[in-house]
Amino acid sequence: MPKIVDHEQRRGEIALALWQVIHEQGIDGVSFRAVAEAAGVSIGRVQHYFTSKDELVVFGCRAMVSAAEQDHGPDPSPRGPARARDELADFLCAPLPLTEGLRVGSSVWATYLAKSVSHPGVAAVVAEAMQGRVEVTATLLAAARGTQEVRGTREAREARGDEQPAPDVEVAPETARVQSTALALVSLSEGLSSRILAGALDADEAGALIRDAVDRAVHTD
Amino acid sequence: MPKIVDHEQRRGEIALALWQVIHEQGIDGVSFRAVAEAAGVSIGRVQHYFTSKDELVVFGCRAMVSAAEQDHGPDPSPRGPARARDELADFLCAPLPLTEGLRVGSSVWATYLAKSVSHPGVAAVVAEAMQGRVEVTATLLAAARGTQEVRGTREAREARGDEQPAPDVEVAPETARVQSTALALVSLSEGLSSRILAGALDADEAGALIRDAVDRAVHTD
DNA sequence: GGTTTGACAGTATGTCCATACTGCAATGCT
DNA sequence: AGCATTGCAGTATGGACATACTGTCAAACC
Repeated sequence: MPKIVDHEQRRGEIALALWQVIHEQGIDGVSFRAVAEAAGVSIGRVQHYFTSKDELVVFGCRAMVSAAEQDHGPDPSPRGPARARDELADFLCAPLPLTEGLRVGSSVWATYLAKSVSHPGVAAVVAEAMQGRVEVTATLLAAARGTQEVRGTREAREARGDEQPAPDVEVAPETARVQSTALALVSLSEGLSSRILAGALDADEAGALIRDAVDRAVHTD
Repeated sequence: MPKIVDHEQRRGEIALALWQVIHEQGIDGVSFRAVAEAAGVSIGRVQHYFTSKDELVVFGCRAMVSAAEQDHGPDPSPRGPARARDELADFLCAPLPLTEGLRVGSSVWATYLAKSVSHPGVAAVVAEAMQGRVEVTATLLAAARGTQEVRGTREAREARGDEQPAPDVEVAPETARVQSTALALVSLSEGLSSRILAGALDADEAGALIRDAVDRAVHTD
């Protein structure tokens, strides 16, 4: 048997270089050559782990979602409403390009978002990640309001094998409102992100706005 | 003298084709060949009007901002607060990818936003357009609240040659709040846009959310 | 009506790229 | 020890691309 290397680790290293290239040169600057150079490895190695450019790009997208979930994923431990409110604010502020590292992540994410329009594979990953973000936000928001845990979406229930409500039965109005408010909060956070990215907004100001919106969302019934 | 053609019109036609290509194939699918094909003209013609690919892309960005301002620019006619509120809602809903045409615009804009990270020229155009959007929103919001017209940002005052307030003197708290609220509204609108684009949100739902947020923003003092 | 001049089309060229393929070294199993 | 297998560097190839350049035509002005 040959040399044993951690396949996933290698792929992860290359993905890191891919993000660097996307950040610095845009998606149209991505090539095996550029990625290999950024990673400090040979083109052959990149090729060894990704048989095509497309595979590399899609892997990078998935890896980005995983990394984000790892960094600030849903915290399952139930805590008091005040604590939940802080967590909610942190969760919404997390993707803001505050530091240079987060700026890279944010810009790469923006690139994937744009790419998703013309690339169904990327679109699927992006859409799922977005829906996940709303759900986490809704859960945190419900906790911050001190109400019962909000019911998940149909997909989440399916994943848990729960039984489905009849198609015509709407979710409770309160649950629907929590979902809407959560959606508005994440959208606000993402909209602010892009403004910071473009240099049209200061990061601190965005943080203040988010905390403001969170407070209002928690206290509005 | 030779055949006289409307230079700007030709460039506009080519920009239209550029947007189509960006929408369908992404920024990395843009080439003289692809754009010429989409426009139904020869490569030579595209080349005649744009000496480099970069020039074409930047022109396309500027043209997109102009087109958007043309379509739903600031309406200078002062009207009643109720009317202003409707206009505000319309203005914020305008960039949502509701129809296929708007979807193209929205996806191209997302592409330019991503590109702006690695392309200073594009970044300048994008940032300016974003600030303009906040100002229009703030003006409409102030009108909807029935208060006096809000003061513009420093940049706008500079452009008009107004004198600057001393650096330490803050703008009136009320004005600052209007600006903040306006910023939150446009950010929400843009965040929702990207969600629709990624297929993670229904367009109607976004519209309802925006109108909701506008109502709350107008009635909150 | 001739000549100038701009609007193109078409072609040439050098670069870059994705992908395929070759070769070799390291490694663990037997 | 030897062999099979994998990791990976390097090279070859064929195509696409940006850009430069040349040629052609038609219009406008004198």
